[in-house]
Amino acid sequence: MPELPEVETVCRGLAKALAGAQIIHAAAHRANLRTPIPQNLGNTLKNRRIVTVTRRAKYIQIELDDGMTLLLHLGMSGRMVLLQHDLPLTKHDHLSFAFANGMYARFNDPRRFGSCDLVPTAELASHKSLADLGVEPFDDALTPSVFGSLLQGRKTPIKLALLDQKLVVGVGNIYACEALFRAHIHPERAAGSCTAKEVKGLLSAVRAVLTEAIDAGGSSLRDYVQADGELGYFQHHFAVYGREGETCSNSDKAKTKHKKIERISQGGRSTFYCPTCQK
DNA sequence: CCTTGAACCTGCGGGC
DNA sequence: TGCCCGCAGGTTCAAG
Repeated sequence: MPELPEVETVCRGLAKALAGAQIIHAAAHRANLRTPIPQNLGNTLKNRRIVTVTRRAKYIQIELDDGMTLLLHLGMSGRMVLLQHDLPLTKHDHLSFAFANGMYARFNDPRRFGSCDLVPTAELASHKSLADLGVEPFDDALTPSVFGSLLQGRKTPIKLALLDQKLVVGVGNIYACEALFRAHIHPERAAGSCTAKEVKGLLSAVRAVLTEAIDAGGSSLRDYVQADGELGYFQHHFAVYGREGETCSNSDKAKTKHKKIERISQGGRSTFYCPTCQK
């Protein structure tokens, strides 16, 4: 499920609730997620304090006070749940934590596409999962010119280029669709065919849709524990995603007849777009 | 090197 | 009601 905005919101919620907190109990309740869960997880985490909680791409990095970092990925269906009471484990709770400040946390992931690893903090950047990641979308180094050079010469569809975490990280299927809609770019266009003006507009659109989603999540984080304890999931309005057959929101002000939003498959994933707006 | 497709796994909703 | 199908917000690996 989660793309960059959801992961960012989870990180902020965890940081707010758990920065400085001491882990008094941690346990894994199965041997594997997408990758094996470290066998010594419970013993390694016991009595450690959380120093920082940060995000890299769609990964959550929980830095501990002994030079180790707990690296989590939520996959498609992963959630972090914060509790103020030690409730019984529920189905698909794979990791559980108890903290000295009275909080409890659960990593819940029905499909188990998520992952969990313990990494020396000094070696984080070279970890297998992080080493080949591209640039953060909000990194100042990612200028329109740099973005253009990443896309240049690629004949892969621009939608798939946006999903490629080796180029720019954090964008997933929803926000790729939304950004292309906003930039008026057809998802099947060859990545390298975008003009400098289109590249600039697309970068702005990517940043805008991510920012708005983060803000929507942040606004639900007034308290770090929501009613259901879930972090990072919030209602958000999508212009095209999941709206196959609906009338595009731009059709009101359009002079000519507007086609309906279409769904196609690219790289095995659904793409939603407006054939009238996106060229 | 690049691109494509399948694989990993569970749950849900729609059609019959 | 039950069954079967397709679909789901991610990543990785093999094959062309």
